[in-house]
Amino acid sequence: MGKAYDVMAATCPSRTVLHRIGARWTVFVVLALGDGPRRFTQLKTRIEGITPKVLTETLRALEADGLVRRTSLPGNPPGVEYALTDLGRSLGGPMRAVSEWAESHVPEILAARARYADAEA
Amino acid sequence: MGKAYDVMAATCPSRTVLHRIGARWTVFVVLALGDGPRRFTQLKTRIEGITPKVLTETLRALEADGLVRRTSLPGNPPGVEYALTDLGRSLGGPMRAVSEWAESHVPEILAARARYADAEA
DNA sequence: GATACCGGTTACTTCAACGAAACCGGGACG
DNA sequence: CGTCCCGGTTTCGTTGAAGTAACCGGTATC
Repeated sequence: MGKAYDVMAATCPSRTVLHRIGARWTVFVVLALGDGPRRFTQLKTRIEGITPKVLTETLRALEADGLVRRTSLPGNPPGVEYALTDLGRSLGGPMRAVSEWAESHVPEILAARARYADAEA
Repeated sequence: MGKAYDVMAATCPSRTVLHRIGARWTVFVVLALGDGPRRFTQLKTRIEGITPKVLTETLRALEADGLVRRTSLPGNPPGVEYALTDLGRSLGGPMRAVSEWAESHVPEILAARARYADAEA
């Protein structure tokens, strides 16, 4: 039997999953939570350039998809902790692979872009 | 020494790379070219739901980044062939990993979404 | 009492991406 | 000659994701 889901199929639910994964800030949040639970402010600091609004939205979306668990800490001072679920942790591998690919191929890509810009001028 | 590029840094060029990788249709094109060169129409057929305009844009962007090579076939009938470059092929692994993750965790995620929708109602 | 930190929320705006539809030249086919 | 396929381009409109900025209650600190 073939696989149950196929991203090439127009109406396959895996497309919605891929869409969530590909959202602008998802990768950063998943990576930032890779070493363990973090507070909202820690995430905001670590992920440079993210605004609180977008961070909230991203965390909510990941929580809705079961990738992140949000826990209120009733201690003093009260706080909120975000952690990856097992499901979220299982996405960490592929995400790390993609971000490491990005980090390690920057020079080639910048060079290609420069070449392309030249060629069309 | 630390790594040269860090996706967590606001101004790091790796962010632009990640942005390109995360673009809606990039993953589909890279995967569709994974088995070898393809014609424009073949890609359009294989990637269900993509419009010619968006396919053109995506291919141009990937070409600019040096991930895809565009070759005019002067034969008869004339045609155009798209193929991954070595760089593009090296991205295939991570991309396949992500898409396979998506395909294989659809049920869990749909269940989580349903649970979340219930919980907030 | 004033100030600051935490973990957000709200309202408004902007902008790039995406999509729909029509159209195009060149060649092949009948 | 009329029609079809290939590989796009062009125009227009939409939308939703993202950004800006201000604000909020509660707690603790000075």
